[in-house]
Amino acid sequence: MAEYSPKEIEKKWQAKWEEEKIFEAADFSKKSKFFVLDMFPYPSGEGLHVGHPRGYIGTDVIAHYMRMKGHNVLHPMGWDAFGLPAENYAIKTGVHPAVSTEKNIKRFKEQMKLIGLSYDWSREINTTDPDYYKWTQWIFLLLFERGLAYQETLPINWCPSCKTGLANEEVVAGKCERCGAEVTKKNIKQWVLKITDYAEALLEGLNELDWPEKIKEMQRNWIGKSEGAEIQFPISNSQFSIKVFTTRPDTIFGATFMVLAPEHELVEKIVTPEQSSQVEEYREKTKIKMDIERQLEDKKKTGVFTGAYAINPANRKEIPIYIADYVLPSYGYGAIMAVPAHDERDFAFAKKYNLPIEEIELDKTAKQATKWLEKKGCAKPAINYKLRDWIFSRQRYWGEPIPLVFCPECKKRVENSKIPRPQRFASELARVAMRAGKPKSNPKSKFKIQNLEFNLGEILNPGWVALPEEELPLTLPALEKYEPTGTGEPPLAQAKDWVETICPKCGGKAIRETNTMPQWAGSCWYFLAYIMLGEQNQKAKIQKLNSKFKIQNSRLIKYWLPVDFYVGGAEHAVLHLLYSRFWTKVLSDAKMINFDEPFLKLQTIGLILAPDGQKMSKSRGNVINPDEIIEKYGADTFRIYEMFMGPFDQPIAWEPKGINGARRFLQKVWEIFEKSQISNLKSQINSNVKNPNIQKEMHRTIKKVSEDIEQMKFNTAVASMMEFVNEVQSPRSKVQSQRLEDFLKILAPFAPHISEEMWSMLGHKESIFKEKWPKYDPKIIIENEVNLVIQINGKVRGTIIVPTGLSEKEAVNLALKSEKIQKWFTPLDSKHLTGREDKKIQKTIFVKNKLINFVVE
RNA sequence: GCUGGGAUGGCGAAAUUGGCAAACGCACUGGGUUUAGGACCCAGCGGGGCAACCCUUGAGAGUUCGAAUCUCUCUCCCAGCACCA
Repeated sequence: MAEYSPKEIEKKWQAKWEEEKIFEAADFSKKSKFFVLDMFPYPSGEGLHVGHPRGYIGTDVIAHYMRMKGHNVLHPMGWDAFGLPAENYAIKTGVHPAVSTEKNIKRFKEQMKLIGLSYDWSREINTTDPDYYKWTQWIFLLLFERGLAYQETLPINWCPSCKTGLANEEVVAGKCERCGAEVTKKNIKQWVLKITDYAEALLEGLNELDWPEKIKEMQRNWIGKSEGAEIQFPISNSQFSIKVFTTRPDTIFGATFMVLAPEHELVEKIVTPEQSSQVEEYREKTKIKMDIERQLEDKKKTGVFTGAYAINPANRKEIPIYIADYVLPSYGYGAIMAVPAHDERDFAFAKKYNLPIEEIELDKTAKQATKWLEKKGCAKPAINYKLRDWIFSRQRYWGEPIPLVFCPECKKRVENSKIPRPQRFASELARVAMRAGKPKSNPKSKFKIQNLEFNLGEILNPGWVALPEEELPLTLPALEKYEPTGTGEPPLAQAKDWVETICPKCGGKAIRETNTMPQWAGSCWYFLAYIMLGEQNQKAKIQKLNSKFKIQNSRLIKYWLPVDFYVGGAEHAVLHLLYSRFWTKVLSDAKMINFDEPFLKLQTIGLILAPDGQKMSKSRGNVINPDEIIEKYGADTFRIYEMFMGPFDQPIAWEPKGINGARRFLQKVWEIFEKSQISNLKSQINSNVKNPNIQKEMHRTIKKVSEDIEQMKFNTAVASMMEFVNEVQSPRSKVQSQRLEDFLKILAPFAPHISEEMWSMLGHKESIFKEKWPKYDPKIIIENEVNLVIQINGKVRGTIIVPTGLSEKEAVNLALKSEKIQKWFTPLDSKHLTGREDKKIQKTIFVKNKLINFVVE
């Protein structure tokens, strides 16, 4: 008997699959398509640990299953390779990020291949490849020309350690998502994408998606829609009035004072001379305070009176106007009507500053109150979103260059022209104001000034000129030093030759934008890139990407997209998943694609923790490397164990000894198979080895495994295969190899190598993955006998084996005859006497094929 | 504080969705095999009890012939958000 030695057979089959390209997807096919996608990784220098492949193995099982079910499956992999670690490494060592990235990718790919994942490597993508980021830049320009990108000086989240700005989504509990440093504020000119225009579309789109409720809810919270009213409060003895947003206009009679954010633009206009020094001091203090501090101060309320009063439009009462940092400039209008009787924070503030608390409310719902106020001419219904626009600039080197130049001459042209700039870009406060959340579906795209054509982005951002498509990709220049300056000036500013250029529009002197795009840019559209890479050789691939992408609603896009099944970590709930939905909607509005949601079904993965229950990390020294596990146990064992450990979407600690069970299982499979080879020979002499039990068990297992795979319940799928093997292995079973063929097919997605090996040992020439997924016969599964449970007053008192489909009458007869049951009605000995004599059956409950319950008194 | 998800043997977990709680696996115990260790095989493995039986799904109540599953109250844990007007 041959030993089971995974190392040899795994190497052999991996080579064969690659050589025969059996996992490459065909563009177009009569088969129905199925696009199953993993969130592509950032190829870090640390390589994969045993946690990463959990998702990849899960999608691999799905991919194999769907192929065998007769679908044309697209299952690609690529690299999200822009990002800080490569750049930080470059700063330390001088090695160009492209060089270290390439090395890391090679390592990742090797590790993935060791696991035997069935990716279509002919479609591999890499976001840092200029032929890839050409299109990231191209899409950025599409957003720009549609008026969805604008530049503004903003107090942005600034990570002093990474020396770069961060998006709101990248700030976690006041700390940098990447390095954990405290985030501060810095005023920097930034490119910002108007994701807020899509707030409503992003919110509504969630309803149709088959995503975990948790992720949808996180996105809903992030978008943060609230409905209410905007109300004008005139300021006494002044031309100004304060606009507030409230969800409770019905509480307006209880509004006894007003609070403005210290940053509010009206503050300097209304403050009285007596109060101005105090107010100024408070505003200065607030400026230095960061958001985090505001939060950490245990929500203690501070504020200063402005000296001014507003008039409550509901009752014409004069109420004082305060500034306080508990009112945020970035939400609503940065101003509130304070209703201390109703709102905790207002209450705390009122207590502290001795302001009146009045419990008077309108006897109306919020909606009715809005109407009532609307009639008085001081309010209108309003919707507000928490969602902020997406700060898109990074002051770093290793990212996509932003394909814009700044031309002073063109700036004059735009500013001197009479084309009006839309008001909404006038100020920050206006920027965050309420809006319907709906973009113009077809923004006017061309404006002529002095015979030069300007697009909407160029009008909105005077002086900024888009690179023409022919000049893409705008590649990153070589640098000697990657260190950020720390002043906010990006490293690219040092590349003088690169920065100084000519304006593609007017030919005048111009300078390039030196900020780069954030890490999320490349992943916003990568699912499209896999489709564009449909051809078989590398050069043709890139050409195809270059030539076909613009084709509106190309056949390829229509065939493959959207993604049918997407698997990845929940940590991307409001970053990648929101951003790529946004870009997809823009591409859809621009008629580049014919769908507006990229991922129809989403499944999240539970983290695999180190045996100590901690997150695996190099610094903790608790990393378990898949290479070592595979070296010791084989890839199939590794795959089985990863799927068997526990529910797919729940976190779980790696249990070093647990993997033994998976190995034993495959060992048994191996041995049973070899035995069956022998018994198969015997069967030619004695054909009387058919075993109906095994057949039934087989069909039942096929059913269970099929259903479980479809529900991502891999742990119970493996468990049921283990049960089958235990059954087959037990001495009372004799097995024909015929029956085992189906078993190999259902095992194959989980343990592809051993399955292929045994399949070929059975004499098959073709790969097992060319086989059809076995069907189970429901008739075979039906039992002709069932174990009928007999209960008395709901307690199990015995079971009887009865023919399937037994009627109630017969069942009752049989049950009452059973000795075990009878003793509960008739006293047998003194010990049983107590309370048991003269039992009368009050009621009988009968569930066909399941149980019979006698209710006795 | 708000939102979402949880709590079942020593551990990871199952439970056809209201019908035999603990499948499958890990660990453990006893035995076999072995020079020894490992590997492997057999048996056992929620608690109590010699047994008949009794008890057991975070706590308590309820609905029901019957509850891990449904309802209510509470406790604790995990995740996300958080001065969002």
